[in-house]
Amino acid sequence: MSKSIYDHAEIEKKWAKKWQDERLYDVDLSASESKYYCLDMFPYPSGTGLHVGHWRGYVLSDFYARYARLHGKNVLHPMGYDSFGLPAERAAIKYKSHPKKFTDEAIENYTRQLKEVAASYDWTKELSTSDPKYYRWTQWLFLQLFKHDLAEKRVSLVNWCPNDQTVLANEQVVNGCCERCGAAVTKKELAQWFLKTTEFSQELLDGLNEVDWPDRVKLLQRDWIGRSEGASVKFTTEKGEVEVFTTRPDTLFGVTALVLSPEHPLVVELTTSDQKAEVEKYVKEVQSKTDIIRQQNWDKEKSAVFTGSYAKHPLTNEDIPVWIADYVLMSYGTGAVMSVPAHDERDYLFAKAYDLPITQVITGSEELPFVDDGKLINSGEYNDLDSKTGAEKITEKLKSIGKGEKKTTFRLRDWLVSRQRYWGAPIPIVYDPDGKPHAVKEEHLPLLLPEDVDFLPGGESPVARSAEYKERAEKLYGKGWYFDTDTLDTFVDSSWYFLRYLSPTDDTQAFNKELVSKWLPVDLYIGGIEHATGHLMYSRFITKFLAKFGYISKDINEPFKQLFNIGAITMHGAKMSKSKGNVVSPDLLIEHYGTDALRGFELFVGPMEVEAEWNNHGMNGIHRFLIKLNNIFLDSIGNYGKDDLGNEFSSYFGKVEEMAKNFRTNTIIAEYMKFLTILEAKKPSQKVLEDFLITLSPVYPFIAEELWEKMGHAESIFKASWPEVKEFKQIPELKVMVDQKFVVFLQTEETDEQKVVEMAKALPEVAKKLENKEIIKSIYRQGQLINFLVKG
RNA sequence: GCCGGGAUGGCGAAAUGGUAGACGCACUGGCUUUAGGAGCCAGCGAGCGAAAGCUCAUGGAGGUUCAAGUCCUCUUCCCGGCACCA
Repeated sequence: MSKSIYDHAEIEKKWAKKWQDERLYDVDLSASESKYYCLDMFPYPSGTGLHVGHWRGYVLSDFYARYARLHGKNVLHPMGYDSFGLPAERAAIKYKSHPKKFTDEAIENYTRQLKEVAASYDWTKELSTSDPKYYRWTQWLFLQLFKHDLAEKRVSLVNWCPNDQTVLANEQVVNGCCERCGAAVTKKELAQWFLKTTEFSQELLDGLNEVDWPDRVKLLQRDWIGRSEGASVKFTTEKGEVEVFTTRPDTLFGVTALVLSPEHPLVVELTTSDQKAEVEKYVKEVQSKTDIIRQQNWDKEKSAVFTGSYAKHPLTNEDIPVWIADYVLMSYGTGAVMSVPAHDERDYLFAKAYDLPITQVITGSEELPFVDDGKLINSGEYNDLDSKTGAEKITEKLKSIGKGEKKTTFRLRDWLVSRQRYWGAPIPIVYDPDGKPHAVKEEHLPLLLPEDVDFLPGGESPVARSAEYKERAEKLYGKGWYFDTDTLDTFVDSSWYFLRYLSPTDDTQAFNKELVSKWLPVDLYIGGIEHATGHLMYSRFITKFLAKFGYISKDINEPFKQLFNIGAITMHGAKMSKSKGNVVSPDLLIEHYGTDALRGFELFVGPMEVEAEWNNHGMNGIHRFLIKLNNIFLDSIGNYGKDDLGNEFSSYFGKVEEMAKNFRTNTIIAEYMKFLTILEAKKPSQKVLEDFLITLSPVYPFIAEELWEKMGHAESIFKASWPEVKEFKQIPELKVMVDQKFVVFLQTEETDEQKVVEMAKALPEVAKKLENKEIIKSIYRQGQLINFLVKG
């Protein structure tokens, strides 16, 4: 045996350099025949660097990039940095440095570590969102939204983190707390920029039907969009009409109160002088409550106050008392509801607490509130109709008298993008001396971040403290003009980066429409589940906006065709993070076992969509495999056998293809091992060894390339073609069972039941089992099994 | 509360309704005069047995089927999402 040591360090050093010198993975975007756009969710370049958890997704996407290349695809596999954001600003405060300096260092370090993954990235496409050459176009994008009236400044109650001193989007509030720092979120009234995502609610919902995404993500987005169908109903008061939205117009005759949100615009007018003091006190109280307190005891009791006014029921003309209560949200529907205590749990609790009448209008179960769909009662001419028909008829009636109509409401909110932070793209808006917002002129883009600032948080953007910024605005636009001092939510930066990868250095346009037509949608997008409702929703919104107004082809309905959510790697049961101190660095593992082994183990540690607990020892199994692989190939080279292993290879190959389709890389790794064990016992031909090597090269690029070269190839294995394997005709193997227990295999091409049964009975193992027994029944499944049921 | 998903050896896990535990880790024994988180060979779900083999076993209880980890009903526990959405 001419065994030679598997020296991973030497092999990997050699090929890393060669691949880089030959620019093996650079892609020609103009040649878009059978394109394949394989994208990682780009990382925030944190100062702490990469750990084995980050690797998992990068190795998986690289598997598919290489796999696609070997299948003859023209692959774009880019990488870049989502480099604006709070951590760099925090670090700058802590170390009295500048976020840019901090970010640049982190990017440099990140790039070095990413290169160790040996992913086949085309580094000529690299971008960073904090680079003025990039954020110039983020600002441009904002201005296009502004131009089409989809960006709007509004005064509204916003989520406010008292610790970070900034506004938070709904998605950044978790259980009433700041997602980032955990402080209890309060409400604050501020003038803020919103992007009108709600204009696209229906399109965002419909688009989910055409993407190949995990069901749970589609479900999350559907819930988030929250479409509900019902009717709007108008109640008349002395101070004007109050419109409500209901999903149950069939219960209209059960209304015993009208309840407004404390923030409803008509509250002040509807409040009678008798009730004024009480109402004002209540409104004040509600405003001071944090979301957590509001949520904590919603099922225990409902607080509410009577306004003193009444409204006319649109059908019965009865007087309905108007109340205000904080269980009615201003931000959903119309900010007012018709209270039907007999058929809604919250209305029921409210009516109980304040002793309001409860009128049952639908037959149903015995306990209040009745939520079943029964027949209408106490509803005048609509009695005896079933719930659904009743709803339709009542809605029609309302429409005919101008008191309502069919209506669909969405839960989705507009996207709040103003942040009172420094390290983000400045909002490219300039105000005239009257405070009216204007777009910053294109020739003034990028609107650069001012340098003369400190980063201490203080409830306003640090940018507001820049003297230079004030001077700049006046210099460019005239006396009294001033820039918006907030920066954009970093989700704006990441909502379009997949377009920029196609022309990252083009300083004449944000993206190249022609290339976008060729390369979008992204064929495979890989990243964590945490972006299910944030980034993925925003990117879809921006894509739909750009398509609608012709910035990109109208045929592009969705940015990401296929999505795969990679499960996190855990250590001691928790996701890896430096603050928890459970981070495993790849460095030592690479030193001991090599990059190939680490790549293999990342894909082997468990099903890719599920979280996996890290275990350094597991690397041993992969390492042994690579040593054995190396030995078997080195023994065979120059000494090839004649066995093509047609049967075995075809079976192996079929499984690998099937598993690759379904992201089952853990079982692919197992198939490699099993096939190697088969090879070990044979004298394999050069052909089967080469085919095998190609099939494992997406996981183990270094050793595959090295052995490929040793087999005499002058050109890289990544320029080879994926094997074409014809279905090997196998003689069917029937399982023969006696009394439900497996006995032996029967190989035969015979399909006639009687003949097969006779053959099976004649097998010595079977005959032994059947001795002295009576066959009651035999079950035959062609190509599968024979089962003899016996007695005695 | 509502909506999803899950529960298989000591561990990570495999199983188009058809031999449960593939593949790997750990462990045990042996080999290699072996710096090693290195390598090689063998064993390894539980119980009974010298062995052949038999019995039990996929959270729990029922059911459908010749046959159930897989399908159905109920149930327990765990994880994720939403959380007064009218």
